[in-house]
Amino acid sequence: MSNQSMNGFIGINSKQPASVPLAGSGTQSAGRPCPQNPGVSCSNCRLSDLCLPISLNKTEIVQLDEIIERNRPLRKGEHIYRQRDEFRSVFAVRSGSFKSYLLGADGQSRVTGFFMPGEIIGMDGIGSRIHGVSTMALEHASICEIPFSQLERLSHQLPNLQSRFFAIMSNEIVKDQQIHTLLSSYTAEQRLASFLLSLSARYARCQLSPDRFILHMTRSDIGEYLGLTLETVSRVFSSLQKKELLLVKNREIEIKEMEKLKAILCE
Amino acid sequence: MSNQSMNGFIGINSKQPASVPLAGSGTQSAGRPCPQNPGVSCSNCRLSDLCLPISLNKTEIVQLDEIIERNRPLRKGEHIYRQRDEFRSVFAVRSGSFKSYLLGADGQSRVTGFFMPGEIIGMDGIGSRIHGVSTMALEHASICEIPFSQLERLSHQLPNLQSRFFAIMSNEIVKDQQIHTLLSSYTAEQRLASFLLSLSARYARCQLSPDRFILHMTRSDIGEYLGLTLETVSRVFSSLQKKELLLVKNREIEIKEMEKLKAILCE
DNA sequence: CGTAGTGTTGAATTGAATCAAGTGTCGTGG
DNA sequence: CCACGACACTTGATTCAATTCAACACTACG
Repeated sequence: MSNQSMNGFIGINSKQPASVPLAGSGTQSAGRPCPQNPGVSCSNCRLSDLCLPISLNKTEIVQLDEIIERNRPLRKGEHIYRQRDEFRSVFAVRSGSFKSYLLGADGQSRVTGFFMPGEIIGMDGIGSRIHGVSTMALEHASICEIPFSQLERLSHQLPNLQSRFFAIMSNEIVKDQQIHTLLSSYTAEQRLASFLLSLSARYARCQLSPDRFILHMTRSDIGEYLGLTLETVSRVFSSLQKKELLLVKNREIEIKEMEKLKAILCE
Repeated sequence: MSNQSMNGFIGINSKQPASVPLAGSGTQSAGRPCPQNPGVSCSNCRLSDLCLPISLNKTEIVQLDEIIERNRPLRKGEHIYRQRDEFRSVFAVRSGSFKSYLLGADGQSRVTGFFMPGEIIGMDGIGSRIHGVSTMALEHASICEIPFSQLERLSHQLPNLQSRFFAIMSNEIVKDQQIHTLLSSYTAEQRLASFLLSLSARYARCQLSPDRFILHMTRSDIGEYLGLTLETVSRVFSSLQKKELLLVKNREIEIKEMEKLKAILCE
């Protein structure tokens, strides 16, 4: 029930080691360059069919390419931007993963989202021109920076890009509404199940295994995101493991019973 | 901490009885037509400075006007659209109020949002082309329908409109993230306080009293929105009344101690 | 090797849900 | 106009899921 628009389980699992640099990014036939590599362009990025460029034609993608800045990679713990920074750009995740979070009145942190390759970060700042949250790399990661004023200008020239960006923002709204219903009516176990299924589907989207993956966030991050304490997160993992739906070894997760996990959401 | 971008408490407090639209509002010589009236156009709509037209110039507003369909008013309980309907348009609230909700796997309904005059409904359908929720009038109400394909076409011609719509969608994302943090870390009392303060600010935006208003939704609607049961909602209202922060008479609310109500959010 | 950060598990506590009984309010039709 | 029924709301008693508090284990890293 949780991800109507994100469950495109791709069968292909191209098992490409996540770091094969292909310097002279010319030949398509030789395989696409690793997204870690700053020399990549949208035209030959492995993620181009999940990311902004969907539904753009080749010449449009070239134009998009020109406004995109491929920043240096970030180390674990580094920030893309911080709460209250001026908003200038949105960012596409090229590799690695991120969390967005904010500090409440009491100084407690609250996680508002996790981001994986092909996903767009920072759209909450567009209206207010201020970032409402901080966004931090959960592991070694790289991003494409898209200066928003230029994106607006280009969207104005390319109706397809305008459409695409409207759709991306709309999907973000849908995702947030799903979290809303999750938080307002699901039990701890249902929240965790839904969270894992969402990660699973997103890993599948990036051609990674949907049933074996690493959690790059802490139990506490997950708890703050799902409105639970870290102890509860840990307990539910243990319980799902005891029920043999899951195999949990530290941050490694293996989903053993995908269907049963989905069934939890309907209880 | 819940509404950083929505707490624009406008000083003006036109002490009108709760929820009565100001018929011939203010200084505009003869007064602007009542928004109930389908003959209204954006150029002379009382809400034009809250709604889509913000930051558009006069000729742009005229163009916007041409694509907007002013539908017949809706009676309490009538739907604008239902879950799974094809998405064609977004809607601006002209008068009255609405709730959006969806039915979960178990048949239980979950409220995802309330909408007041000047607010935009239906943006969750843009990406998927399907409405993910149903939207129903909570009282006699009227809306402007904005066919989305035409809005996209016009946005392409008017950079200001494109910008404006990006900003509106971004604000929706911010609002949803605020709900996320509210649901994941606030107590029942904090949720209700935040909810009332949000309504209050939004009434102020429409020139209605920020401290005396009618709740057009049921206790159950509020509970479904805030992730509480209707009994808890009722109890918290009673308790806030006993503490003399609030006066509650059925659906009428009077906020007696705005500052103390805000203070609850920082506890 | 030691230390800080991260994770697990148990026991006690608690805020909100559930169950239950009753009152109040509104709209309808007699 | 009043009586009726349906729905909305309030309040109390009890239960329960998740939190809190606490102790300890694991891992990773200088």
